Amino acid sequence: MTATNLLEIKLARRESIPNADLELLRGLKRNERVVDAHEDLITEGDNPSAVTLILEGFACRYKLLPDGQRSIMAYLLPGDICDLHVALLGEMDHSIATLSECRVSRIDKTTVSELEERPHLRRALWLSQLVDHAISRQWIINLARRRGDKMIAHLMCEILSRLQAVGLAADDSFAFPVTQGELGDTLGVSTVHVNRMLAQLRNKGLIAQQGRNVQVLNFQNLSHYCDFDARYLHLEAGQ
Amino acid sequence: MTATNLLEIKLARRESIPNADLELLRGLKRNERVVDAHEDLITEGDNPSAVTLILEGFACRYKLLPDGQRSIMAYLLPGDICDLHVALLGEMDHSIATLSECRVSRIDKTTVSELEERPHLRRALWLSQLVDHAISRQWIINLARRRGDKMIAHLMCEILSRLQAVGLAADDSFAFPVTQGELGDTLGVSTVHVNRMLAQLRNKGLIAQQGRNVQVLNFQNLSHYCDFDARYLHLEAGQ
DNA sequence: CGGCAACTTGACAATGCTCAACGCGGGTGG
DNA sequence: CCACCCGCGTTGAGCATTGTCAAGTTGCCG
Repeated sequence: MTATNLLEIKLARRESIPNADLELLRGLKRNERVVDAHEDLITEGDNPSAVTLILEGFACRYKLLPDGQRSIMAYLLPGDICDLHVALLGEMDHSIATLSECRVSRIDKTTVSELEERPHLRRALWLSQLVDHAISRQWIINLARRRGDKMIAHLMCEILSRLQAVGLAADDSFAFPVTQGELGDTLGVSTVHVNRMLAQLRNKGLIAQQGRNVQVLNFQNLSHYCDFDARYLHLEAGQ
Repeated sequence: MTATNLLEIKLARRESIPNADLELLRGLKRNERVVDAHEDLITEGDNPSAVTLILEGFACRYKLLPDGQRSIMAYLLPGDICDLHVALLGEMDHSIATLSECRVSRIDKTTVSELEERPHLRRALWLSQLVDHAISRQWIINLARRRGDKMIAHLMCEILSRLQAVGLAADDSFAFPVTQGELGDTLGVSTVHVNRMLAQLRNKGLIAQQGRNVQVLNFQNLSHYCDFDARYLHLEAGQ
């Protein structure tokens, strides 16, 4: 699977996009680079002049609090775009960093503008922004209303579904390069507690882990366990 | 202050909008109505054909979980627009309900399209969507990383700031028609705990309450107490 | 082989939940 | 006009979940 195909898959999932537009996507003059794990792609306060597309690896939006805590507010997976329209807002109110080594592509503003002149692409890009917001809302629910291993189970279901949508988790198992500490910063719990929650999910036979690989043993069971309902990801073709 | 002025204030806050566009806003054929407290404006699963503008009162985005819990994911305050582009996503993945009696205005799709043909308005509407997303991210941080009365304090700071931005909280005090139970559904804690957290804030001299009115006694102190930094609301004129 | 980061486990403390009771005030029906 | 009711707010006591601290263990990599 080539790099731009990821974006293609994502954008073309819900409605057909004219071939001419797809050609434009494929022909994106890509400014690819590989970034080490735990490097900032954009730092809070920056006024970014370009958009970053994740091609490989995991990244996250995060913010450091004055007391030294870190809060991770979103995961960026392959095919995801950072801050398509952040230029409208002026400076970044949070940072984006890699969690694993990542291959990313820089798309400058003028290219973005070209993409947005195409009505279908504009709709598709909008849509992916709306889905990102829907994901944030689900994280709010997850943090507010699920506890213990159900919270972590829901996150796993989401990541699996999102990776499957770009063809990166064919058999319900996937590379998950996130440490327990980082999971704690995501779910607002301590590393120790993440460790115990994961152990519970393993003991219940819902997931298995081999190194940095997660396998969902029975997606049906896991979804039911944590009330995961993939509709918020809007992966199906729309109305 | 007239109704559409609210929207005007919001949209024109960060960049100037041509008079012709403002006229268009003022001339919106408004379909106003008053809705009782605790009524759905849009229900999960609906495929809305119009956009709702809140003119007066508090509303919220919420979702009911299978176990009967309710999770409130966002507050909609006067001047806020519900789901400008939800049509792109097909059916609603959550509901919107009034918290208090509300005056709302229905803007149908064709009118929205007209507004969006104006570049400045389109930018301004986008921007308000981006700010909504920034607010969701802050709620994630609040839920994940702040505990006890700091969590509730941060929410109060946000609401005060947002109300001030539309001229509804001139003296650091504001009508707050949200019950302790609803606050619990927002912050993911029990009613009893909300009660105790509010009592702590009162005892610390940070807020005062008279009936359904909240007064922030010293905004500086309160912000500092809960690490509130209003920049994420992007109320200042941009870059 | 040594070092470091991540993971694991146990014991105890803190935070928040549940259950239960009571106060208060506005609205309604007798 | 009064009595009642019901929703909301308040408070106390005991319990459950999660945090903190501390001590290993594992596994990779130089």
